[in-house]
Amino acid sequence: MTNWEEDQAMEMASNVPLSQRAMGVRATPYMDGLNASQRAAVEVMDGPVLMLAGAGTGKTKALTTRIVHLMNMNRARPNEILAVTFTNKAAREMKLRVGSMLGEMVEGMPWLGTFHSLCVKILRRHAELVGLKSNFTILDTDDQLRLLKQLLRAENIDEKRWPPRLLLGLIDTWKNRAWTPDRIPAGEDSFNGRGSEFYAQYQNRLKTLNAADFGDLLLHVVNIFQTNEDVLDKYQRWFKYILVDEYQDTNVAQYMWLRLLAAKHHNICCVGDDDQSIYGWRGAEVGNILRFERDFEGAKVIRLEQNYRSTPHILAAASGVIAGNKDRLGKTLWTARKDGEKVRLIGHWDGEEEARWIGEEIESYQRGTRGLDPICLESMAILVRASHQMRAFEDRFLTIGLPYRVIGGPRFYERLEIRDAMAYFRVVVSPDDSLAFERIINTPKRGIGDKAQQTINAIARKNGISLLDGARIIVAEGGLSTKARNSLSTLILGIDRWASMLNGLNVFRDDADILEEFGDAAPIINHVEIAQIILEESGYTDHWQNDKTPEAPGRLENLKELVKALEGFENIQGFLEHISLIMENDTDDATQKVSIMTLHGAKGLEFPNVFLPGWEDGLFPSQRSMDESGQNGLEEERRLAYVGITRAEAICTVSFAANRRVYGQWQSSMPSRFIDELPHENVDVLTPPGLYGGGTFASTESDLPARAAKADAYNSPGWKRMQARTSQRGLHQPNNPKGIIIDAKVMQNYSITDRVIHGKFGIGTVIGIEGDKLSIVFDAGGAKKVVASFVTRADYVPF
DNA sequence: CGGCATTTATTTTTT
DNA sequence: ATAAATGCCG
Repeated sequence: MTNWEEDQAMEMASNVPLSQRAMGVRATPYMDGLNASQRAAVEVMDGPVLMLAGAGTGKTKALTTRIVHLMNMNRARPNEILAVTFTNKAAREMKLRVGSMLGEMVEGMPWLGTFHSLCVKILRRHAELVGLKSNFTILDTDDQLRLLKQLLRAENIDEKRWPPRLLLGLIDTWKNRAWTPDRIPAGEDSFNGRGSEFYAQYQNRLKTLNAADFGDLLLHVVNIFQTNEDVLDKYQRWFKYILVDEYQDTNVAQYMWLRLLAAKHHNICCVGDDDQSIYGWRGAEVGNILRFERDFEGAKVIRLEQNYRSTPHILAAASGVIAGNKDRLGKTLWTARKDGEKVRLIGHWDGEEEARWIGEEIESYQRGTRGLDPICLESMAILVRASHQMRAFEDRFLTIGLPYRVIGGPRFYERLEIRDAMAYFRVVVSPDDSLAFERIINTPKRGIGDKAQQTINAIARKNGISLLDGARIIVAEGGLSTKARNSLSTLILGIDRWASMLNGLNVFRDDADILEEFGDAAPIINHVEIAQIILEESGYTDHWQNDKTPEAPGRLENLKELVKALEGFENIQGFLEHISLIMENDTDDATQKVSIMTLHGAKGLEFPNVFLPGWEDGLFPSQRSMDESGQNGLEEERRLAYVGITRAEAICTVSFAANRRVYGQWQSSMPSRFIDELPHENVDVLTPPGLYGGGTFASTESDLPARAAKADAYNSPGWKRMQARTSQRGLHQPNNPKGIIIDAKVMQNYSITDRVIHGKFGIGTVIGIEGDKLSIVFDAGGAKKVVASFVTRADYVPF
């Protein structure tokens, strides 16, 4: 036992009853609520452990209990445990849960955080080893892109043919794989074969700017560990136990980081679920979790398979879908729950009807019809594949006045006005931050256009100084037009003034009344007030006040919030430091709302009642995913389906639409192949609205002719083809398949009353045929004669 | 330089 | 459809 261990043991001992101390037993009340596997995952403390935790099996509980157990058994002090998550939210949650389990005994764990925040912490201490100063700036995507644009422009690259975005994506991918510019494998270089060359240039620029991007945070630390044995050794010794959440989402760089740190003690516990790996497109390697047993010798694999979240039907449906994937570690989720509703499946004519129907369903669940207890809006969620699908729901919910909340979307700190404001703060705090200066130099417009900016840039580059200093020289030498020079001068003076305020140089309120009242004793301004002053004096607040666009008031509101957020920090520097890593946006208000989010955004969440719309081939699984990544892409989409279904606790409704407007064009599609993979014994196929003249259907006049024309669904060609298709392929025959009547194949001939889609006019009904021309009455209004090749058959026949 | 017209792309998202 | 980005003209 080392000294501190003895200390710890003594400390602990005083809190433990004598009888237990005598028996050498420590109280472990926190284990009481755990099942056998969870308990095993907590108790196996030595050596590598892989906790394979299926959806809803209580992995966070096991993980947090493990941390508590390690401390309670004196295996490590709080600051000797390295616990890594992917999101700040997850980190916060874990901190909270560990904290509440321990009571106030132990103060927070300093090494519980995201990969990135932990790396920043380490990197600040050893920055010089990779040529940075410890106060390096962390660049966001916007800065990165601006940097690359500059770089490409200097090389006279045609940005049309070689978009900077593409290069950024490439560099990002390479960093995820821990490839430094000199180690890009031959044949992997792209971007006209010059990608690695620009990558190297980009890294050089970052070094001069004393900046690091997100990928660098990890890569630099890995680099430091690999080349400085003493540093690595120190951390290896320090972190007695390592815990990793969402291990299936780790990329190569993160994997290397973990391996290096765990190499001494091998006490690494990774928690994850290969079936929930949905971030392959941003560098996550499912292989990491699949290889775990080989990577970490003597690893114990513990499966958490009892699901506490969903009903048997939902679980079976999810398992049925995911079974289609190869290369799984394999788990059999089970639940002690009984009964429950089957997964509900329904098809719709188009996306709008789908949104309308879901809106009505939500309202009726909320009222508590169908003999069910009312379900609150907060308990319901709509999970979509791509964010553009959200609009249909927002539109619909807005018109019927159903409160909703969009989760995800542009985050607070990514908004234009926030980034602008932050750029001001950055310039004031670190005048050398040329990227920030570039952002604000003409925001708001102050007459310093492209030409003036180029001049400043040239001067700065020539003298090897920052943009701000370059601007100073220009002003001093009387360059530029009078107008531009004057406003540039004003800006520089402003920046200097704000900086001196921040530095506490005895600057008082710029307010005549207060000066008069207090004289020399006027109070020194705090950083929140300075921030306010910066935004006002720079004209940035006015800029939005004068803006008449509808979003201007919201932006002003956001700026207010930003300033308010500053109150929680000691100074602006500290604020900036946190903000670059933490992108939280918890504007939770008390009103009950339905949640709308992407499937990705829903990972880790659960809802009693879940809607999964848009299950159409091409949308979900996404065509692009399949085109770009083939079978792997499809499997990842399938995992996404699995994640979606397993979010549901009690009710899960899958739906699809036969027709949808995609990029302004009508498109008709087949139901998702994942629908065929749902075990039919766990699925209830619902009757589409209007089939039996259903009363709740809010029809408009323009719908009526179409509905009349489609009264006989059972004899329609679409229905017959559907029958043929499903029985041919021997797939699950829905027990009440009235809703699924779809086929993408275009019939050779049209007949009167056929429903068709025209790219420009939308959906209509054929009322006459003359040679190759069709007379069509369009739902949107108007009758037209069009050549048959310009329309597509709308194969879905709902009525 | 700034405002308006035209062009162009358009998954998923954290840090 | 739509937003963002570029291009053109006053």
